[in-house]
Formats: sequence, C-alpha cells, structure tokens
Amino acid sequence: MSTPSASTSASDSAGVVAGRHPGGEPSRGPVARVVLDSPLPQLDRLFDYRIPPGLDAVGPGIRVRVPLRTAGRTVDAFVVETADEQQFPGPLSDIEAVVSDVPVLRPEVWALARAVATRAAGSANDVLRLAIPKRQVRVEREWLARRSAGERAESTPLVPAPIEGYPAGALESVIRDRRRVALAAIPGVLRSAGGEWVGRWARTLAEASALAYHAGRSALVAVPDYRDVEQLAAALRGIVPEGSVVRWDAHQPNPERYRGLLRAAEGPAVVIGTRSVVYAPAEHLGLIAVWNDGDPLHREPLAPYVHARDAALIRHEQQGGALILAGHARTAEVQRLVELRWLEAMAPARRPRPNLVPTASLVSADRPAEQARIPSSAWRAARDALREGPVLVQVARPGFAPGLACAECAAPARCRVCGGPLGQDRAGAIPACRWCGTPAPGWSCPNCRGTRLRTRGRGSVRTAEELGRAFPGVRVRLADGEHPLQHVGEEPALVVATRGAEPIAAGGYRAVLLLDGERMIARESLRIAEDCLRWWTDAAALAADGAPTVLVGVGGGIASALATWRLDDWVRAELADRRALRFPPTVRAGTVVGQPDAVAEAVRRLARPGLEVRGPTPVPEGARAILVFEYSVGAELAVDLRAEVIRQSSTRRAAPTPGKRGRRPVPLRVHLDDPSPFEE
DNA sequence: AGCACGCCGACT
DNA sequence: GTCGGCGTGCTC
Repeated sequence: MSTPSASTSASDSAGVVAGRHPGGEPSRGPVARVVLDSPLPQLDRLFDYRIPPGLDAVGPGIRVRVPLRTAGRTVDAFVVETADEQQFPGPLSDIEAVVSDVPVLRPEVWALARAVATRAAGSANDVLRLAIPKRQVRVEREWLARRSAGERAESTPLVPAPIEGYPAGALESVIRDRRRVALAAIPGVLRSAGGEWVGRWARTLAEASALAYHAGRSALVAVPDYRDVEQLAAALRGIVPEGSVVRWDAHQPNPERYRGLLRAAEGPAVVIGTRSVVYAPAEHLGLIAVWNDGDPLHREPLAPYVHARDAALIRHEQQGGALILAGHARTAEVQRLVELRWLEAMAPARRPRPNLVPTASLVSADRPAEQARIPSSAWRAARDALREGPVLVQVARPGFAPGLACAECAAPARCRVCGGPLGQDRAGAIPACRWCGTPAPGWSCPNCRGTRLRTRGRGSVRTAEELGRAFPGVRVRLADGEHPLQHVGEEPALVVATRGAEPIAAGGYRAVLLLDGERMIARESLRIAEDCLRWWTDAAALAADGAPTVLVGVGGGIASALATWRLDDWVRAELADRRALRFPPTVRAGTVVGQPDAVAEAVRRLARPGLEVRGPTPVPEGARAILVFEYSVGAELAVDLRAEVIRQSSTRRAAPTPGKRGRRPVPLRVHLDDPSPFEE
C-alpha cells in the first residue's frame, strides 16, 4: 500500500451518495452546519441540516437536536454557522428542535477546538467538552432574565496600577503591543489590595490582566490548581471590578461553571482558572497567560490530551493579544521558543537574589536521630527563624513512612496485589500499598518469612512528629494532599508540607528548609531536574525577603543554579542536552496504542522521512508504538494519523480472534506529545 | 454506535 | 426461484 492521503475517497463517496438519492436536488433555503455531539471519529466534521420553517431561533453557537440516519435516533449538536445554500450534495434532514437559543459555542472557541483537535489528531468534540460545561436551565433562565432587564455586569472601572518589579513600562508595552513573552516571575510574597498574602507572581499576572481588561479586552489566565486560582482571585481584588472576574475550574459546581461561561461570553472579563480556561469564550482577547507551565496539572488527561500551554499558543496565533508564559523556573519547552525567538525573554528589573544555601553533606553521626536528617546549618537557621515567625519544611512524600522493609532481611515490602511499595500513614498503622491502597495486615516476607517491618524514609507525618520533639513548645502544622492548608499566620510555627502543597505565610517564611532534595532528584524521569527546580524555586519564593532557604543534600550544577538564581542559564544547558539526545521538546513524541496488528498497520502506513518509529511493543492494552518526529512533519503526520484512526474505526470489526463474536474492537488511541515514553 | 445494503448457502 | 447470513460502509 502506498502512503495514505488525507482525503482518500471523499469525491468518490460523495458521488455515490448523490447517485443513491436521485431525487435529492441540492436545495436552497436556510441551512445550518452543525458539529454533532458524538464520540465517533468519523462523525467529527460538519453536517448540513435544513432549518425548517418555525425554527427561527437557529443561529451560530446554539444547541440543537438533529436526526441521524434513522428517524428516532437524534443527537445533540451545536450550530457552527448558517448559510443560504447547502454544501452537502444529497438531500438534507431537518433540525429537529432547538435545545436552547443561547449561543454557547462562540466562533473563536469553535475555531480553537477545531485547530487544537487537528493538531492532536483528535476530535473537536472532545475539546468542546472541556470548553462548554453542561447546560443548566435554571442558570440560563436567570441570565436571560437579567439580560432582558438590561442589567450589565459593568461597574466602576479602577485605574490600572503600574506593574512592579520589571523594567519601567516593559510589561505594559507587551500587553499594549500584544507581544509574547517568557516571563521570569519574581520570588516573594506580598499583601494584595484586599489585604491577603499572595505570591508576587499572582500580583504580576493580575496587573497584566487588568491592563488587558481596561483596554476593553478579555484576559485568560491558566494556573495549575485551585489554590493558585484563589491566589490570583485575591490578587485581582481591588485591581479590576468584582463582576469582571470569572472563575473557571473543576472545583466549582456545574451551575457556577455554566454561569461563568455565560458571563465570559458576554464581554470583556478576566477569566482565571485551571487548564481548560484556555478554551473560555473571549471575543476580544487581550491576554492569554499560563502560570507554571511545567506543572503536570497543565496536561489534560482527557483525549486528545492537549497541554494548556499548547492550546494557549494556538489560541494566541488565532486571536492575537498578548501571550505570557510565566514561572519562577523556565521550562525546556518555553526555552525552545525563546531560542527560536518566537518568545521574548523578560526578566525582573533586578536579578532576584534569594538567600539560598545548598548543603551537600548530610553526615552527622553523633547527633540525635531527629537531627540526623538536618545539617547543622539548616538546624540553626530554623531555630533562629522560629524566634520570629513561621518556618517552612518541604518534604517529598506524605504520610508517616513512604516505604517499609523486612526487619530481618531488609528486602523492600511490596503489595501482594500490584507489587507497589507498602507504606504507613501513621506510626503503627496497618501497612498499605502506596499505589493501589490495598491494606496488607499480617504481612510476611516472601524472602525470609520474617513478619516484622522496619520503616524506610520519612513522610510528612513522621517529619512533623520528629520536629515536634526536636523543637518542644513550637507549633507544628502539616500541609499535604490529605491535610490541605492554604494560609498560615506570622506567629512562629513549623509548617511541614509536601512539595506543591506549601501554604502561604503572612509576611513570608522566616526560613525554608528543602529537606528531601536528594530523594527528589534521584527519581528517574526526563524532566526530573526541571521538576526539582520548579518545586524548589516555588518553595523558596514563599520566603520573606532575605530569609534563608536551605537545600539539603544536593550539590552540583543544579544546586548552584538555584543558589545563584541563574535558572535561565541552567535551562539553556538542559535544552542543549536534550537536543543532543533527540529528546522532547527538541523533537516531538507521541504514542499509538491498540490491537497489535492495528498498531503495526498504522505505523507501516505512516512511515515518512522525519518520523522515527520505536516498537510496537506489547502492553496490557495490546501494543504500543512510540513516534518520534520533527516539528516540521507534525501537522501532516497528525492529519494522516487521524485518517488512519477514522479508517480503522469504520472498517475494522471484531478482534481477529476467531469464534468470539461481538468482541468490542479496541479503538486506536493516539496521544501526541505524550511524555510517558521518557519517564522511567 | 446502530442500521441499511449486498452478495453467497438451504428452504417453501 | 427466495429468505437471511453478517461483512462493509455510512450517517447531512
């Protein structure tokens, strides 16, 4: 077989269809082109339907129901556009009903969904699911009532403040001239106009958003999690009118999300939220910003798996406006764009010089057990700082003991169900698997039949207990996934937090201890160094100005990059290393998973210069092939991959195992820019 | 997904 | 002669 073309037999089949319906003259009259709400890849294109007399409300963006093939079967659809003449050559069916005449699919969002899906070899439908929350009739009625009453969300505009910490006027001109920048955030915390303590980064992005808003445009800001959304919301108070801020995150109940959609579509707004906020409606886009794009939460786990940063780049190209990719530490992806001069690098007016102390050596044999993990310099820093205020202690893992081992033979204790490591949540708790959660009471060692367990490593709970004993009289507070804590006051306290769960302290921490650096950096992953720098800089950024941050147990280049805050030098070298190894993001990589013969056939048909195929290799779901390819062939490859998915989904039937009828055919799953082949 | 169309074996 | 097997392809 030769290389498949994207439009294999489009003209043929159109002819056949027209021939089959000799009575079907292309008709005149109002026609709606709709996108069907169906997961089938072969239905992921526009369909023409006649707008019957009486359905005057049909217009772009509204939700309708349409018949599909047989009477009785109807599906939901969004009207993308209306026209006077049909494009489809056969006879058209009528739109069956208008579900709601509120235009919820805005044209700019449709264009974005289509482009994002095409680039990722996925369905625009799947993207629309992220862009448009479920309809809420009550919310819609309230909104319509308010609107017909002539109420507008406008309130008195506030005067935008100059953006602090960057060269005078620099960031302002980025918003005004709609440029795109890689922004180095300034570490530290400050009090927002509303009196709450927030990271400086949040203030900067709030001010940038306000500038866009005051120019009569919308700003979209994507952050990793709801805690960051709250910081940003706090930073925006007093900077833009209350009614102009829309929150867009999964933590919100659906009615709130739907209300947010309607509000964002209404006109200029500052829409802040987690990854899917990049799909929020914004007819006039003044700014799209992504905070901390290295955080894995920006990866969308639903097909077509598009990273918020990538969606933001596409949206910027389509709609213009300023683009800001900001973080304390720059990602390799952003560094690549800086080196291509597609992004300008923008640094603070003065290089931040946090008081950072790496301590490589940990050996302290003759000290009490509680202190063994903490070098004396860090110990002194904590003790001194605790006289003045809160001290942050960052650890790698939650719980009491992240690992357990046989007390006799020292073999690591593993889960009988999945082979994962056993751990303990509390001292003396029943051991449980850290991967699947299965408890393991009455454990016995498969190696030596021993039944006693010994702890390996220290989680947040154990660290907190030990520090409590070491600093009698000091309040110890715990912050991790199970014990969420967003703010602490300025009274002395030891705050033990897992990475990423650090609360903000009023006035900043008087000292920060990064305890498990050695353990964190030891993990095997392509981006582990990048991740560590992000975890450490984000924690160091919570320190009060001048307060010491001690990185324990890590030396070498990464420690000095952190200590000197020369983070861009470091990521430049990192990207160079990856280029030498042909690793992302200097090339793109993707995976194709499905039945072994289907995957094999797909990769055979996709072969081309600029594409390297690794595998297929067996995986639980069948087989997986890894595609490594140049950016220059990405667009074409995605289109051909998509054609292959459609071809297989409409021709392939039951599994090749004979005899077994009705076996569901495993669809071919495509995941472009999948990081998994490079982890472990 | 459903469902129609189509081209080969045993029935009134 | 035809009823019906489910393989193949389409859904405006």
